Amino acid sequence: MKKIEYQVLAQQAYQAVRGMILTGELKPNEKLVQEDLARELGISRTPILAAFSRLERDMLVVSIPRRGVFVKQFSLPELLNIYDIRLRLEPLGARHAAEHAAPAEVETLSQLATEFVAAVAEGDFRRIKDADHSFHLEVMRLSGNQILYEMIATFNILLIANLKGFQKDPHKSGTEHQMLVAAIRGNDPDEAERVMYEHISESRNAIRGRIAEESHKES
Amino acid sequence: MKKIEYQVLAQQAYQAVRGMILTGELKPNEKLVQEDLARELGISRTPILAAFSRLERDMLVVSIPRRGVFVKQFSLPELLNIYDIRLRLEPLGARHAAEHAAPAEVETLSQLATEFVAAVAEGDFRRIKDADHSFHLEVMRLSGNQILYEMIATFNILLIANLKGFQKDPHKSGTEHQMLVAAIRGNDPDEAERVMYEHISESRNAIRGRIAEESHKES
DNA sequence: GGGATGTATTTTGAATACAAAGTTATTTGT
DNA sequence: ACAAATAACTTTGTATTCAAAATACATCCC
Repeated sequence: MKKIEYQVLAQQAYQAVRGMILTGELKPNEKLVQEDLARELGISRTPILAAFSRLERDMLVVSIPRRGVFVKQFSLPELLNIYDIRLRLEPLGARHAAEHAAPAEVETLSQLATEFVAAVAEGDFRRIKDADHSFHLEVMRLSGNQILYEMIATFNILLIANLKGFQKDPHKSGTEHQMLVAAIRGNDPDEAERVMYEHISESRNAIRGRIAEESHKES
Repeated sequence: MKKIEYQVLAQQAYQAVRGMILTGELKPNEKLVQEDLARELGISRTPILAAFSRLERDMLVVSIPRRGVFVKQFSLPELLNIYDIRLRLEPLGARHAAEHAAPAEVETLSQLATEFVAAVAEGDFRRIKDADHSFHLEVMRLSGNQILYEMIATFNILLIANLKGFQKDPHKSGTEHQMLVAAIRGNDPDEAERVMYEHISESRNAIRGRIAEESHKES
């Protein structure tokens, strides 16, 4: 018997709107008008409303009662806050991944690391971001902590939506990804945690640098 | 001029249902029937639907399309996953609170620590849980990281809804809360982080103990 | 001309209506 | 008597309708 993968309209609406935000079709602070979106997607306003709730959960939009829903714009300090959290959580995930990843799972991860390096070699920004996203997410999946996985997934989406360009040298990232794969393959939790910490720490410092620049400009 | 605190029905429904889950009026795995809730609250199904979305975001319910929405039941391993995350995040919040909490804010926190001790002295379970919740949340608020605050708020709610009784000696918790206040007051980030880590670590170990018991019983 | 006031339009939030899927109960055949 | 099939009913998901609030616009007054 064939299982029909059936999508609720609200789900489709959620993905459609999220896509529009990620591609920049919907700009930060832009108001999301229910009827416009409903007409564009060819559905009624009801599923749009449900989609808004999920987007708010993902922190991609902000809802102000009786005023509307707006694409959320993160400030650099807010992004730094997110990095502070990632810097604590992703090393945890890397540790647990190293503790109990099966060989087959490590191979999948290794392929994602290879894809990242390939994307860097090609220089395709979009592809690099996607590969990075997939790699980090796969590590969290291997950690076995589902809640952790979902939290990092959300943060990654936010960073993609809010950060143009890269935070650090992608070649260096590629090397670090492969070091992490090695640590997980070798069941070395301490090393996995350390590599992930350093890896994210540098991106975080890049954001700090940007904040320093900004405050310098203002003075 | 007085600001009118106006509540959207969806918001009210959300709080009402959340309360029912926290008090145990709605039991784990129980199905939430839209119309029953709507009738009980004297509103239509539409705001109930929006409330469901928010409850799902808070992980208090699980939605299965075309089947219904059910009160989520966490297993002990899942609760341990949550503790693993708290163990990484709350020390971070304590550190940042110690870095830049204003004296007036520290006083508010100190009062919450006192209230916790008073609740322990009285022995009122509900009051102890509330005081603990308020204290931990206030530390996160003082950290200045809004996202961190919201994440911990959600986790606390989950733990309240899923853990009956305490994880550790509340008298010990009271002492640790006051040690933390001292560290924050003295602007000692390292000490604040260490105290919070130890504090949560013990609760986490209590959960691990419970998991060990369970697996022992089965054998 | 600039600001305040009132009116029209738009947009949201909630209630109701309806069709499709799921659940339960009943019937039918062996 | 039991299992399969079917009918009756719930319940969900979506659309539509309606009322209240917010925004935009025009008019009036100074």
